[in-house]
Amino acid sequence: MQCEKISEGLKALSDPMRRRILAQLPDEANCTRGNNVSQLADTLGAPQPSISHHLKVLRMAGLVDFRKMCRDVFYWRNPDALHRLIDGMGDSISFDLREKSEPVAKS
Amino acid sequence: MQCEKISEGLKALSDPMRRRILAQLPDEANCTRGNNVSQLADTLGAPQPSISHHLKVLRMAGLVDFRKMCRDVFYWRNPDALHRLIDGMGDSISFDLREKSEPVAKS
DNA sequence: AGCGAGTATTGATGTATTTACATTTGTCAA
DNA sequence: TTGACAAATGTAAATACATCAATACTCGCT
Repeated sequence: MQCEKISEGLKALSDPMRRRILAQLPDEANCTRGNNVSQLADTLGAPQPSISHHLKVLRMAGLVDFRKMCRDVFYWRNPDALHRLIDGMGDSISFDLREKSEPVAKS
Repeated sequence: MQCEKISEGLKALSDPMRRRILAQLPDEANCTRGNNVSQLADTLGAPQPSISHHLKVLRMAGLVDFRKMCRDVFYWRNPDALHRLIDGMGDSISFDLREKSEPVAKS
């Protein structure tokens, strides 16, 4: 994974509102009523253009996918992209971020 | 882990130069000649004040530790903090970032 | 065509961040 | 004490970002 894409992804994730958005999104397409952008804005208590903007950032970073249905647009997370981002970041700093940290063993 | 600390850590990691710095640092204190800040700046081809600044950002984010010895200052990574950051981020978006993504199974 | 709901984009504003350079502080050696 | 080295800090210019308000776009309906 190229350096610039990693930076883009991490920067996208560094914003609290964008993480709140991701927390609300499903891991797969779920184009049911109440999952569209306006509902998301309402749930998060933020203006719709703001949410739309953040979604664009997440989209450009490849962390979410979306589908337009009739008038609504539905977003969901891209789990593979999230995993690849973590792997790419680990690689870029030569560090295994997936490795579970052992609780300190008292000998 | 609190939201703000996660944002700070991710923002710190989102800079390519800071990741290059982290890639050069050991996981434990290694206060031997050639590991000080000036050497780091030389290795990375960047001015010393710039590296010093980036180290400060990493330090404030808790991602590196350091020790001053004589004239030199030696830095190393904080593996626990890196792991906690990933866990905290996963929690904040309700997603298990540690889970290995399965290769697509052809049935 | 005209309207309204749902999204996206634009422009303006204020705030952060990056980078480079100059300066300062602290430490050692002669 | 003087000089040289190591690191951090301060500053200024350029760039990037979040936020908000207003506007434009798209689609389905009548």
